Amino acid sequence: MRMSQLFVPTLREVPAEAETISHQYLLRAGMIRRIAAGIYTYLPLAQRVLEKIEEIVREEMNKQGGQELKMPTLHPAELWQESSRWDAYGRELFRLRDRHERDYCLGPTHEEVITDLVRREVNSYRQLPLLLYQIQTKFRDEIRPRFGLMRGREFTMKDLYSFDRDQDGLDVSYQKMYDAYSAIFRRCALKFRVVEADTGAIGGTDSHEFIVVADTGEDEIIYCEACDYAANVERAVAALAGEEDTAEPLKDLKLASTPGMTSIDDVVSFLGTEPQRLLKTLVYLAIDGEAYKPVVVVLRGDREVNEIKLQNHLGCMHLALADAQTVEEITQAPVGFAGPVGLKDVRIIIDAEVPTVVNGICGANRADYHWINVNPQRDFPPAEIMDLRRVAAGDKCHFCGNPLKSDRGIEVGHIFKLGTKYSVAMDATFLDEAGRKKPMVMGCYGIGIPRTMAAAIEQNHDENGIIWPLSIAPYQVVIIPVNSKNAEHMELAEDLYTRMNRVGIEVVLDDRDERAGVKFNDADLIGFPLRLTLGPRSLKEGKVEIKDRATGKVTLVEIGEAVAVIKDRIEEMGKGWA
RNA sequence: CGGGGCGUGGCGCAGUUUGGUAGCGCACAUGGUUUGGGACCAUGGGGUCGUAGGUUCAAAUCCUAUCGCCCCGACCA
Repeated sequence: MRMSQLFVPTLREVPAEAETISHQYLLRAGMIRRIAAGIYTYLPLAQRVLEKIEEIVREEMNKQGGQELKMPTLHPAELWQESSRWDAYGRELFRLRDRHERDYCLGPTHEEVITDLVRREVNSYRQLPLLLYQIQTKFRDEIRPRFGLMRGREFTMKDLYSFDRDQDGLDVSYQKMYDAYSAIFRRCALKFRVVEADTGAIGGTDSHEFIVVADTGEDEIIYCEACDYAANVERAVAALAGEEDTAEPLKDLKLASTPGMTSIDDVVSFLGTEPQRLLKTLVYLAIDGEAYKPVVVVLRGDREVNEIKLQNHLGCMHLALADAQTVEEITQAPVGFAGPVGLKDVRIIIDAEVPTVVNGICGANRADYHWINVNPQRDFPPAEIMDLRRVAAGDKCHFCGNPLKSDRGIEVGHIFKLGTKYSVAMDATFLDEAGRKKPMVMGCYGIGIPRTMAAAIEQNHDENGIIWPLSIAPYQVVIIPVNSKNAEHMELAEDLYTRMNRVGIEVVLDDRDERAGVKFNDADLIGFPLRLTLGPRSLKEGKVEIKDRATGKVTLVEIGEAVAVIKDRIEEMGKGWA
């Protein structure tokens, strides 16, 4: 491809709309343009990168026995009503109506459609397992589209759905996808971690997320370097602390005056104690549509509530901290003085760590007073106990006791064991050897393609631009003749360009009549892995320069050997990933 | 939806406080000089100041409404 013909409108300045690196560089390198919030046009360079990622995905899916198909984007409402997700999916679902007033939605995911297909066409255990996938545009009316391609409302996703006869079969399919995903992200040269994850709205039992490590990521992951434990913070568990304190004798419950001390910090400094002695007491509202119920939650003063865990436990659709008025109704005291001692007629859930607190402190449900020497078993009834806390770096690993670490990252892939949720709801069954009718056991496995591209940029860039890993670079090489007015140099460049094309190297010839600086800067911004420079300096000696974008290393080679050297370099760079 | 910010040539911004008839840099076009890390000179084209209504002799500027975009929180690949 000739740079003079390539449609890459690069930008010198950073567009005001972009905050994150990937967003800025995608815009500046002329790869994407926004048409509305979370909706983008992919220009030729981006299209090439996406195709490369898709091809890697396709190869790995096929290798595991996946078969590609294509499904409709427009889904009839009935299908979604059948799985009861027409209501459950909420406002994220793009809904529309046809001229006959029939309801449809734009598919945000395709469990319903694929399950409908498979239930019609598959009847026997002999036809299982079945692994079907699609690489298609999906639509989600995100609450807040963000960070360019990271969270769009229209985006390409690879989704594979597995159908098995039983749980063991599902385990096999799941492992295949786990392996395939690891291979895919390795081939894309991304640094990633696989973590246990919450299943969210999709439902199901086990699930793992593939997280590309990046400071700008929306997800926080917790992991242990001593053992293999790794989980999204939404789900992460840690060992209980506080057991070493238990030697202390129980003291008598006492009321203490704490005027105006409404926060943990206030109480800690006022009473000269430590936050882990406090019993933080919060009132939540479990919301289901119009209905809502208050729930009191207790945990140690130095801990935070993991609302996802709480919500999963309660089984409600939404969760919110109660307003001041509700808090007063329940505790008979202003906000800041709540405690579990003496609370009645309300559901109380305590974190698993709370029972380890000895002679603790909590609000007295009375303005300006706290209880001291509170002992959970003695002073308030044994409520529901569950793991409620949000794990943080430094907490001890539940499995091996080592301190946990945390990282931020971007969720590029997510695999789920769905079980029979959809097959039961939609009656997708088969007959086993004994002629018994059974629901299929399903799994689903997604990869966000544009997000993977964006994540690759977050992880591979410098102050000059993108540094594409070879495997997903839009082109492998750019040839830059320093002086486009020099006919001899241009001829040489043309010759190298032709020969590279002939041996299958993906190459761009920067034949524009621009100054060298402009070409170099565009080359760095776009991020071609290799740059071949033709200029008087080296040509005097019959040589050309080959510069590696990632390392900045420059090597001089004889003109006649340039193509062979580039070819070798590409092969070398490709090794280790394939 | 709650909180914060922003809409002025293609891009980045100034002008808004204190109304007076739109400006700078980059980009673009033409000519010339340049040519190894975003050149220089000259000339030129391009803006209903997000939209609608109002106040006023006069509105980018003041008032009202509305739309869009970005950032922080609840959702997810």
